[in-house]
Amino acid sequence: MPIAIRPQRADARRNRERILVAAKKVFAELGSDAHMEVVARRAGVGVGTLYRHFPTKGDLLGELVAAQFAAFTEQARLSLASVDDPWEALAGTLRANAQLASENVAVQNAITGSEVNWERVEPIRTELLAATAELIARAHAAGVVRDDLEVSDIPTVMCGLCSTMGITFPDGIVKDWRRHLEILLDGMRAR
Amino acid sequence: MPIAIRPQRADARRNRERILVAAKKVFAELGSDAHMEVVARRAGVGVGTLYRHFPTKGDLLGELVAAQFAAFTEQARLSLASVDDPWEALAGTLRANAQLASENVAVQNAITGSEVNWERVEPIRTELLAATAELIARAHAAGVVRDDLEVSDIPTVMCGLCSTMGITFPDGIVKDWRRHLEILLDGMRAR
Amino acid sequence: MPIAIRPQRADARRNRERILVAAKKVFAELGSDAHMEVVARRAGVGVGTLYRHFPTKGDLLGELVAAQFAAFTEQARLSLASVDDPWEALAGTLRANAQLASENVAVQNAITGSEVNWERVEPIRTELLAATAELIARAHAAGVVRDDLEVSDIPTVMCGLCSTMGITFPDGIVKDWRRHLEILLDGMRAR
Amino acid sequence: MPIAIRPQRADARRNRERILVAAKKVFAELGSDAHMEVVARRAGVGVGTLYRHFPTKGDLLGELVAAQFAAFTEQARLSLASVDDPWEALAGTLRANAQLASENVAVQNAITGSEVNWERVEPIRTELLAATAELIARAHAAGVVRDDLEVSDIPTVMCGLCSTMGITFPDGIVKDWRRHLEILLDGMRAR
DNA sequence: AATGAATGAGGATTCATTCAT
DNA sequence: CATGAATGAATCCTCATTCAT
Repeated sequence: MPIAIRPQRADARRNRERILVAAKKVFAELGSDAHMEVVARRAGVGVGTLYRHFPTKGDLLGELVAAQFAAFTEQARLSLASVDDPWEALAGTLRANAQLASENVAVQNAITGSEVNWERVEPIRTELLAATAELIARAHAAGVVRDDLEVSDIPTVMCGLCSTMGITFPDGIVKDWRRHLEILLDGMRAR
Repeated sequence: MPIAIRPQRADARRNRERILVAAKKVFAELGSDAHMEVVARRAGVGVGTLYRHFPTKGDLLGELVAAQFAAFTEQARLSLASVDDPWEALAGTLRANAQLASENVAVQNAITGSEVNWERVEPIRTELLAATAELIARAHAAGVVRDDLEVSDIPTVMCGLCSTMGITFPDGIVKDWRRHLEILLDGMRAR
Repeated sequence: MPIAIRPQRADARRNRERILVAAKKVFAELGSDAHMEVVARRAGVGVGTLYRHFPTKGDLLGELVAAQFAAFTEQARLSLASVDDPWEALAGTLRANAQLASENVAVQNAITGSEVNWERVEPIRTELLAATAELIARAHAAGVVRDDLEVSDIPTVMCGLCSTMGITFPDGIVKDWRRHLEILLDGMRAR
Repeated sequence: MPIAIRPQRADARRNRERILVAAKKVFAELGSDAHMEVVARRAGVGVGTLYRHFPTKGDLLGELVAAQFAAFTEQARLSLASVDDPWEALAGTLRANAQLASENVAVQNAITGSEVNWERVEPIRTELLAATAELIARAHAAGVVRDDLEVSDIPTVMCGLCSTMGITFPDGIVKDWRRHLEILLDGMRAR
């Protein structure tokens, strides 16, 4: 009787949401090596519940990364659909996504770490790559980007960009990722 | 005859060297969360010996980072001394240092981690910054780099570059840091 | 129905009790430098459980000491409430508490060691001192103790007494703490 | 050729002396769990040298305890030889020895610990007991001590006294061992 | 389904003691 | 003989994950 199951499902789904929100915050504050127990407490649930939804820390991290990638994808599609200028579509996407990433640095850093369970991320990553490929294809067609630019360069440079967002060097200077991105964009543009 | 002053130290110094070499390899293979015991075993010494030379894992990591920074600095100075063209001096330094970094990815990754004891690194980092500042100053004077380029941009973009060197995305594609660097260089250059 | 509030806690509380009992025994047998792992094994729990209940070895030791002090306090209050003769109230308390201590020598020894976390002990120690102060005050009022006797002398001499309980000199002679105590009592009494 | 051996012996004996002096200080400052390396450094020798003289930490501790016991014995014999009044001979010895002990608390505390190698101490301890027995015998003969006082009570009460010398209770009050001793003496005296 | 207590395999570090120089 | 570098068993504690309630 699927109908009877639903009411419980609602509760469970709410918990899942709360966990995800809490995890985002906790990992943002403490890095991806924050304890699962802290995440659970912040979400207002027991560890057991957390583990029911995400059997592994890697799974939780993967979910967070997947959500991030989904947002990136959405942004890319939005640009594809609404921005005519091929360069602006590409640059605009990267600027917007960098902004998204900067609001969620820990997740980005987790990507570098080896804890993430990529299985869950894979499908959405494929979609993101597809959308990116389209952006790049249009840009190449219009001749607005350097000839040797490849689709795979985008995740690479964005990954590099994001990885510096969370760093505070000993001198306490917070690095300005916006200029870093502008340098990258200028470097990708056709001369 | 200063050599006569430290006769027994020869052995100790050799061990120190062996530990450093082993640590470089081990961290390269297993990441900066490799066990100290593994490092010791690889160096052919007991943990106690390792701890005699580096009282803390952070100290060992710091030493490795410091060595890397020293190599960077040396390269920068070499360029300053031997390369007249301001752009080539800068670009050449970054290319050479990226190459160095790529040969020792783990150390770069450790930098992002919070385990490194920066105390030991600080002085050499200051020197590196000074040499970099000189390179940037010359480039600005010659008008070969973008107007808004700052000294602190160099560690930032290089850090971003290096952070992608160790990543293997699920698709197994190894990212080409050389193109990544060329993009950055083009982005830094004056239009 | 407050009992209904903590249904699962029963198990945890039982474990806590078992740990405390085991710790008492283990420290009695091996001294306060016995391993935490041994305590855990003896209690029939994992180390993790032990650490959940007592985050630090010092905390566990502190708990044991606090329990002992609580028993001392109870005894002192009992004497205050039920024994009219000021000297008998004091002497009786010390005899009873020495007996308690002799049954739990290891805890006494731990007091001398520097491992104990006193935070937890402090409040109960204050209560014990208060009760002792009352015993001393009554004794002074009745003129049954030496004029220069101070409240702080009691913990001092009792501490000295207890510290000899655990000693077995090489000749294997177990010292008779009862005579030791009688000597102390005679020494405290007014001539 | 024993003569040739001597000069080296002198050096060795000097080292031995320096180690003993250093150990006394170090253990007094840091307790009997101070590191052997610290003792060696303080003595101005290498650990190897230290271990040549005292194959074990317990041996070093034992030597220190033996020296202390020797001093106690000397004092007791001095009193036996020069003080006619049986009570004063006993009490004076205990006062003088308590003073000696208070100047070297750590050694006293070590006695309680299980680290001391008693082998070396045994002979001198026997002598101390003999001298003490003589003091007690005279006192009993003169009827100046309680009837039930035994020789073995002396080490016991002195041990208890000494064990409180090093304690600083959380309230920071340093206990006055002199009153503690007077209480003990009054308690031992015949009424 | 939720809870949080229990688990235990590590992991960094210490320190008495040995041994090559 | 002196030295101090090397050793490694021992120790406290952590934290992802499981499981009884």
